[in-house]
Amino acid sequence: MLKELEGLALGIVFKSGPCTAYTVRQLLKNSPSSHWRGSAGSIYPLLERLEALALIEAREDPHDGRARRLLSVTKEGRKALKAWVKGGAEPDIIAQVFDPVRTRVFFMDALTPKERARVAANMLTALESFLMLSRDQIDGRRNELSPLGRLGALGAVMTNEARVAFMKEVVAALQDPD
Amino acid sequence: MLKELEGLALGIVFKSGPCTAYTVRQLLKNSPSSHWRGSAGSIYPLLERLEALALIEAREDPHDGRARRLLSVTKEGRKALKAWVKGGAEPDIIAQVFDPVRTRVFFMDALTPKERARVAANMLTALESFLMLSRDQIDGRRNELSPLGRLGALGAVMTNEARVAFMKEVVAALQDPD
DNA sequence: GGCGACATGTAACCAGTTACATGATTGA
DNA sequence: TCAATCATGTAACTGGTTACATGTCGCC
Repeated sequence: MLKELEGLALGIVFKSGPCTAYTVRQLLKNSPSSHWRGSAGSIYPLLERLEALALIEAREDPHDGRARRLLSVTKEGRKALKAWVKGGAEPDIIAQVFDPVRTRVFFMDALTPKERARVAANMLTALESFLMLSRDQIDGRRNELSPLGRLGALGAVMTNEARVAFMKEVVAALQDPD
Repeated sequence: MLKELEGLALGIVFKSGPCTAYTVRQLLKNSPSSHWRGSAGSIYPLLERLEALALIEAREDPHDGRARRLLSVTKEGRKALKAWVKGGAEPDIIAQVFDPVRTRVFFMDALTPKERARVAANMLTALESFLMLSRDQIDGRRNELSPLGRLGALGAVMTNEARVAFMKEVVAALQDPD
């Protein structure tokens, strides 16, 4: 079974392909989630691996004399991508949501009440502007997103709304401690 | 600045301390998020590192003749933990939520409409039972959780509610495609 | 003429996992 | 007595990042 970044990269080539490895990197870099850096050191060997497995294939394409390799997903690759997507209901995929902000709330006991209130307020502000950013992502690119792309972006918005709501609870709980 | 797992481990020692490295591992292993495995190979060297930095200190304690090292957070460690918690409003911490389920929704185009509906339904079921699990976490341990611990667990529940709501949207959108 | 984007790659490093090794204690 | 839990550790591996190297093209 493909690992996370492999499935993601394969999916990107599928949706944006034929495209270059460089494109895959840019999409990963500019994605609102900062989880993957899309570093050259991971992407190029990874795509070589997928090519060796015949999940993607490359076509040499000297665009403006500048050599580049246009990648696209093979029939085998499509099958692998399908299997990877279907694996999304597995327990370890379902359980894998971790939020460093929430983690820090757990350990706010280490702070003084005053510090707690201050940090929580800062987090709330930051989460709110991040939420707006994820909303703009949909509005701004409404037309260039596929229906499922829009749906995925909506998922990000909903998650961020939940994070904001959570942090509001935290702020409230810290204001009048029971 | 402490990295994620370091801050987390330090926080665990702070909240559960004095405790053994073994305890830290168990808490990480049994946490509902499967993000950290709490492998011996990471935890022991990590805690040695924190001890070398004088953020935690160990007291030898031959409990039942069984040798064990009880760890607790030093004054310096408390300061480091505070700084780490306060760093939770930084952009890269705020942005670091990634959900492999949502990622897979992005690439459902690769499936046939029938497969799409089926996978989405599976994901919804899995997410719903995971939500119930996170709810039980609060109910079951209501008394043994600190106020902020309860709040953190609430955050997990809220996130999981958002994931379920999102997946319901996906299922609905796949039923009658616009 | 130089800067930024396009494009591809590699080597050194880092952090976490797997799998193993060891040994004491507790309870069925 | 035998398995499970408590307890500590190490070596090999893996998968990603950082930082570097190289070269073209388009634009100011």
